[in-house]
This record gives sequence, C-alpha cells and structure tokens, in this order.
Amino acid sequence: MSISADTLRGYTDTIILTRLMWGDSYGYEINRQVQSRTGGAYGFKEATLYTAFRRLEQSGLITSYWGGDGPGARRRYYTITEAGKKLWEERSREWQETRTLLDALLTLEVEHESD
Amino acid sequence: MSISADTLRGYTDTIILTRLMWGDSYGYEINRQVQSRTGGAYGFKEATLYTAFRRLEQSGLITSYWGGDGPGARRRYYTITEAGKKLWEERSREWQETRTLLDALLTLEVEHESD
DNA sequence: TTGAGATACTTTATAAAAAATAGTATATTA
DNA sequence: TAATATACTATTTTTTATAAAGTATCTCAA
Repeated sequence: MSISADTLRGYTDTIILTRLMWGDSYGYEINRQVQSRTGGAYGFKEATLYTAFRRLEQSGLITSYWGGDGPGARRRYYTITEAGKKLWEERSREWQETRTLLDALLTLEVEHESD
Repeated sequence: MSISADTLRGYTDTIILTRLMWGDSYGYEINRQVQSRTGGAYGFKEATLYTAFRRLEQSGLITSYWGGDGPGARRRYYTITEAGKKLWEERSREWQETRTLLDALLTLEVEHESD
C-alpha cells in the first residue's frame, strides 16, 4: 500500500458506502474492490474495515445479515439504508468541494483574485 | 465554515506548511489566509491550529520566534525548516495521488478496465 | 492426509488528530 | 471605558484508525 491511511482519514465510511451503493457486499470483497480500483495502492486494515461497519450500522446507515455460501468462511453481508444513500450523496458532494479547497490550500501558485 | 473539518482531517499540517513555504507567518494570519483562499468556506479552530504548530515544531519541521510589532497582541512567528520543505514536497505529491484515488473510490461510474 | 495459504470476521487496547472549553493578554476605536 | 479584533495557551474529550492476537472455514498441493 503506497498511500498512507492518514491522507484518506475520514473517508473510510464514504468509501464503504460507495461500494454498497452498487449492491450488498461483505468486508473482504469490499477490500478487494478497493485494492483493485486503486491499482493496489490502497487497502483497509482489517480492524479499520470492521470497526467502520459497526459504526455505520450503529448509525443506521447500513444493515447486515449472515449469508452467502461461497468459498472460505461465513460472510456478513451489508446493505445500505435510505439514510446511508442520503449521506453518501452528501459526502460525495462534499468531496468535490473539499478537493477544490485542498487544491487551493496546498498550492504555491499565486491567486489571481485580489487577496 | 461550510466544510466540515473531518473531510480535511490529516491535512492541517500540510496546509500550514504550504503557507510557510511562502515565508514566515503566525497563527492568526495563516488562518486568515486559509479563510481567504477558501472564500470563507474553511478555517481552523484555534486549538487545532496551535496544537498543529507544537506538533510541527516538535518534529523539527518548523521553528518559531516571538516578534512583530503590529497591532493586537504579541505574535509567535514560524519558519519552515529544510526538513519541513522536504516533507511539504512529499505531502504535496501525495495529495495528487490521494485525489486520484478518492476520485476512483467515491464514484459510481464503472471502470473501463477489466475488474 | 496434512499443512500452508487464502478467505472471513472478532475483540481489546492504544495512539493520534481535532475539537470543545476556558482562559490570558494587548491594541483599537467608538 | 467597554466592545471588538487580534493573538496565543492549556486541559480534557471524542473520534478514527491501527496493532495485535485470536477464531474458523475452505482449497490445493505435496
């Protein structure tokens, strides 16, 4: 993992919600998708992932059920709730804004507007 | 402040270092610059700002001195060190990478490459 | 058949960053 | 002279992420 988690801090929940916007999934799979989407540059630590699930479930943003008879051990699947979808929309918009702000705050270029 | 600090979490130090890449400055001024650069959308909480200064100074990334006889109370000025400049370069590069990753992780669009 | 490795989740304790809260102190200005 | 802006400090709490250690299942090669 070439990216330190500190730079993604605060986005764990939103990343998980994004995956669940695609449909139900479980921890291990979500993490594989994250790794695949980042070309292996990022993946969650297990504790990070599963504590995030609990946080999200306690907040009513996701629900869960045991299921799936694929290979390996038993899986806990997660479903995003309506509240979760709403929060995802919000966070998604916020990310766009944050990106613009950080671009402005982390650059050495001079502003064109008057200071 | 229309942006929640959680979305900028982890960037406090880099934002401060960016300001100090321009030259010595002090807390209150840096915060005013941040507010001005973000069109008022973001500003540090005092405690966040000053604990960041201590953290940065203890890590040898900045140094400080009392000075300045402008209006208001006495000011503690900060200077970025060589180590600080080096870290800024690194963090700056990392932000570019993180931005790309988060764009990939927070979108609902399908990948064009094979999964 | 056995043992290594991948899959899959849990629990407990710790660390770090940010914020809440409260306080000290100076300069300006109405 | 009281309010407001400027400017910094210290203490405590909350949240997020992680380290570390553990449980359990399935596959596959030797």
